[in-house]
Amino acid sequence: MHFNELIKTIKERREALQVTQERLAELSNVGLRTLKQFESGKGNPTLLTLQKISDVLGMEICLKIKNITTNK
Amino acid sequence: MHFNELIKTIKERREALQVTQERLAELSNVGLRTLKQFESGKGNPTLLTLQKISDVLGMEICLKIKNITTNK
DNA sequence: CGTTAAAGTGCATTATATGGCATTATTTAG
DNA sequence: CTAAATAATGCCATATAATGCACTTTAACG
Repeated sequence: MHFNELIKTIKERREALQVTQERLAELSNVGLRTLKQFESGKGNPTLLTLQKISDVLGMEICLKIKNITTNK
Repeated sequence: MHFNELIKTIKERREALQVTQERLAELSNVGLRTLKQFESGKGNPTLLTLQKISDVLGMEICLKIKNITTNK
């Protein structure tokens, strides 16, 4: 997943759960400013920050082998 | 995946590919010091840094829904 | 043992993420 | 359109990630 996809995933998930940025910031203990920056694609969050956010949204970060034989 | 698992995954992958930290640092354009710090569990890398490293190792970062019904 | 390669660490500097606050823009209701 | 809620931004101080360099540690090998 590229940067933008990650952002999109987080944002969509947040909206699906009907949580505002403000609320998510509180729940995850991430500054509102930081969260906003991230969601608007202007940040380069720390792994810890991303994890805190993902966590609250019921998601987790993982690493997977890229599919080399990218058939399209 | 927790922090330590991520680190472990990266490290194992690197070793499986028989690449030294030094070489990986060059290939990924991440400072050697940064890579070392990360692998020895002392850092809190930036998403970009993690991505650069993962990329060279043929891996990608992804977000997935946590399994709530964690049957054990 | 000494040698060598790879990994880990201390220190200092620079770049940048974090986060608060105020302000502006955008979206959503009424 | 107006008002209220939510999101985006600029400014700015502080914390810390990124990085280089030198040095130490560890592991493998003769």
